[in-house]
Amino acid sequence: MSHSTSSARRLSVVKQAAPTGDKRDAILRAATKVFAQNGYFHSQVADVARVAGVAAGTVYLYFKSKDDLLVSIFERSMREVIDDGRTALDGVVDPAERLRRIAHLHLGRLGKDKNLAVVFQVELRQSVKFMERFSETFLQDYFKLIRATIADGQQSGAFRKDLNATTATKIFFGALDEMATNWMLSRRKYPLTAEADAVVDLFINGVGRR
Amino acid sequence: MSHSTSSARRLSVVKQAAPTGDKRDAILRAATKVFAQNGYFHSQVADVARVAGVAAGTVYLYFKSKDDLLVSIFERSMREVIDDGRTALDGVVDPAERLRRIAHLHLGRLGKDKNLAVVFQVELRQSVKFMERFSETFLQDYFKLIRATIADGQQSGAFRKDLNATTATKIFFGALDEMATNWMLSRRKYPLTAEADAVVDLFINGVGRR
DNA sequence: CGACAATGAATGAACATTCATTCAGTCGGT
DNA sequence: ACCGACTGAATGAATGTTCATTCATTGTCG
Repeated sequence: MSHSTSSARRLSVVKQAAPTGDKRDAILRAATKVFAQNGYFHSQVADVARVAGVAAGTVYLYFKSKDDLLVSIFERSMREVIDDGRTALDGVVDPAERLRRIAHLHLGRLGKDKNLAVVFQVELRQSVKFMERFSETFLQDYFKLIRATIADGQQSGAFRKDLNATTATKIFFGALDEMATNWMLSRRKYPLTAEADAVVDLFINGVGRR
Repeated sequence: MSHSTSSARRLSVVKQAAPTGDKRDAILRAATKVFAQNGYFHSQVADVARVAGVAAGTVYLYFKSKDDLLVSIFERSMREVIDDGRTALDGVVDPAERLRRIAHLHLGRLGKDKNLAVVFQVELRQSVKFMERFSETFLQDYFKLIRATIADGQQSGAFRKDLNATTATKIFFGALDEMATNWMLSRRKYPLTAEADAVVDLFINGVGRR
């Protein structure tokens, strides 16, 4: 099988529309899909290349190694999330409303692309080493953001003062994380963001009768 | 190095005290340690064997494959957990107290052995395939247990009726899971069970001021 | 014609698994 | 009490496979 130019020779023009960045993107999208489907370790670079419509060697023109693919998927998404987050939270001061927006952002992003969700909820947690790195960079900041919001709420009197803000942060994050994992593993096709308000409600009000 | 009989010939008697099960156990313990340290995919069967003090081939007398080691670690722990759980919850009817016991069991088990915690929080989540299997067997039952407890609380009037028990279950589990993951990644040496009461308190009462 | 992107066959390292061999212990016969 | 045959647990060197990565070659622009 001579892949790209099977029938019409000149169709190659279409594939070359944008010289770089375009192909890099295609490879990254393909990697997300392949990793999500087979798991990182069971995926072959050749598979990623095939899905992206390029040769195996081409992957190495854009990425240093197979590992670099995983890291790049992560970094690209994070950059986008941080930008979106800045916008969505800008000017919102009420702590409860901030938490609500964070929950919607978190679940909205992952709920938009199941492959991405799989990579984030499963593949990026391959090893303690990777997780530590993952924690130290992004998670650190994310936790700080949530923690500051909670501490704010305690300050303003909206939230109880008799609990540890760090513990509360872990619980809030853990709840969102589990929602995402459960959704990704679920066969049913419900919108992930639909859970966001419930998480915030329960986090603020608890299950106990008022 | 002629291992077993290095200096005194007749000491071999000691090593043979328990003929089987003993060695199987040693291999399983070694596997837990090695997998926790290097990650499943970066671990070699030969490493596991070396740590267990046996030859590489011996591993295959007790386990079908490398995969089987991982599955066996999981199954052995689950069997123990289920037994402990039955005892700890027997006769406890108050829903809040049941949740408290579940939280203590969950965090107690993982907090007792960091290597085991790493395997459970990281290595067992290698691939969606494994996670699905993991979910379908153990997690299913565990979720049911929590869910029934929450539904009970709603029935009895202790808990709010206006929220989805399944969602609440995911949040409760997610919170415990995150506590475990955070502890396992943390450099600091605090006792994991110390967080159990805080999780239950926040789950029941929320962060909002009463 | 360069220059540079892209290719994909070839390379070689890593590692799970196998299996021929070793050897300690057991047992029946003397 | 000794001996030789037998057993099967344990070994670890050898095997075969599976890829990540490289690089000599090809194709395509300006």
